[in-house]
Amino acid sequence: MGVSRTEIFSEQQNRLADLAKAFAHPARVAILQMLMAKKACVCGDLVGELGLAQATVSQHLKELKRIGIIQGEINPPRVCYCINPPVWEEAKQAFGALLDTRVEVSCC
Amino acid sequence: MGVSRTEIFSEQQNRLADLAKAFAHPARVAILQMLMAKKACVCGDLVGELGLAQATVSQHLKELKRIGIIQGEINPPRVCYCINPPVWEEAKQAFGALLDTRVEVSCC
DNA sequence: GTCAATGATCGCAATATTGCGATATAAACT
DNA sequence: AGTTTATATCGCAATATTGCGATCATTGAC
Repeated sequence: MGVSRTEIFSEQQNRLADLAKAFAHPARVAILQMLMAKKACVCGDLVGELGLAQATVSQHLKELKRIGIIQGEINPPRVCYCINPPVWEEAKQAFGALLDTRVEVSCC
Repeated sequence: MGVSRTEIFSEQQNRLADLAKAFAHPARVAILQMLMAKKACVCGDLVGELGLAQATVSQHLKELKRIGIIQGEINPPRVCYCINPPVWEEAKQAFGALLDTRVEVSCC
């Protein structure tokens, strides 16, 4: 009945799916790209760059924090967000392991 | 009001988000892993391996086909699904380009 | 033609996501 | 204490996703 059946999948599969969610919305891709490029790291600046309301950006940041791929450093009255290197590395490994597998042409 | 604002993001960002959606559900991760491992490629076999109903699996396959990362070859009365190498490569490039960017430790 | 097998699609219910205005919170400053 | 600034959270509405039973469509076998 519409409930996500996470229990029937492996920890690894669920984690990879969660990491993928960090990239599965263009706003979050844009946020991560900005953080990587150090174009902006303060919430307010991100709001300015993206065309979205502050509440919306804050929610995307919250989701990225939940996944663990970014961390927020409180620097009153601002919060400076940045990539969390260990989780970024985890994502690189996880996607790399799957994507670098050789794809064979023939099927069946 | 809840509509995804794809128009304010770049083509590239929207495409990467779409590619990420292929991996953003554990069932789709499992399907892609099975296709890669050639453990199963026929819809019915996938249904057997996953613990999900046939209709549900068919829908995930449809979504993966929409993204383009898999293709279905009709082999009556079965359909054999397999990875679509060009799009797989596209995903590898897209994720690689973003994830391989050097993460600097300091922030602000 | 009918039948069985396989997969796609429909229709529905439950839940999740996206977005935003309004409000709450927290800290620095007066 | 009151004000300002920056961010988080609440509450709501709209839409998307997930899941499944039932049904439809296609093909091969009879």
